[in-house]
Amino acid sequence: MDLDLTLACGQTFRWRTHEGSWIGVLEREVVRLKQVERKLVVEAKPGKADVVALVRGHLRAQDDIMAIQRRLSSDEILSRGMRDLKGLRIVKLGEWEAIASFALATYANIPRIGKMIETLCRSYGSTLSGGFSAFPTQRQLRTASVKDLIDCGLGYRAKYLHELCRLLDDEEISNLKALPYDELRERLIELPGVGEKVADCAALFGFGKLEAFPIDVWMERAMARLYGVKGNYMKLRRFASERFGPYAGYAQEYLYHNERMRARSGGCRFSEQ
DNA sequence: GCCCAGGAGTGTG
DNA sequence: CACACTCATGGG
Repeated sequence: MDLDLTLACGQTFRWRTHEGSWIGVLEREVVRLKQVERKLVVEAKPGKADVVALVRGHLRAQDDIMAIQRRLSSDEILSRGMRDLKGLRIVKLGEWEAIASFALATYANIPRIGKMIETLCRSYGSTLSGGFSAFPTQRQLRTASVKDLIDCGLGYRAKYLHELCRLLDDEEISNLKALPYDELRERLIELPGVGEKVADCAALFGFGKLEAFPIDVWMERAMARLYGVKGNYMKLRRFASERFGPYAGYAQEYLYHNERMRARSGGCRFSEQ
């Protein structure tokens, strides 16, 4: 497992590097993670919470990653694309945090998404030790007006979050957690500010549905370039489902990061000429 | 200054 | 169904 690869790349927006380790918040715990050789060192303030269990859950330690990678390696193209990404893991976020975060993630780049979310956490989330903040609950966000949320830098996304935190109480989230992927997806898409792509991100990163296959502009490029597949969301999703099966979500992460890395290194070479 | 970003909603042909 | 347009803004 590679922490840098896993935490720095757009499935989660709250982790920050500091002096060679990663600091973030899981539920209401401030956690520091550091990779030492093949071990993962977890630091947190002593307390009641089982922080190691939180970390294991967040990094999906229960996944049989070898079996998943073996299954996906049967695809020649993907096998090559994931060669340098073996340490990448899909993370498990809180359901509400995932829905809210990816509803804010539309038409914005990753640094900006992180900034929006950080501002929200500091403004409306519970204060934790060391000046960190928890992700705000729906109840906490209900105290914010649309203008308040605009002032957090959300732009046109403010009205969506304003509605979402009222629509999704804990009971509704609990109901959603009980649904299989297809039904969950349909229900999520009914929410304001949640289309196909945001629904798939929430399903994959928030509800742990590994068969979900979110498609953004990077994934469109990757699938056109590597597989020659173009078309609407439904067509691309069907292709992925048939090709990658129950682990399409992992395939998506490998393709997504591969495409972004390629764009970055390509840009460097170009500017050197 | 310019381009684009882990899109969605709405209206039109 | 397929497009076209708008939304609001900051990072690179």
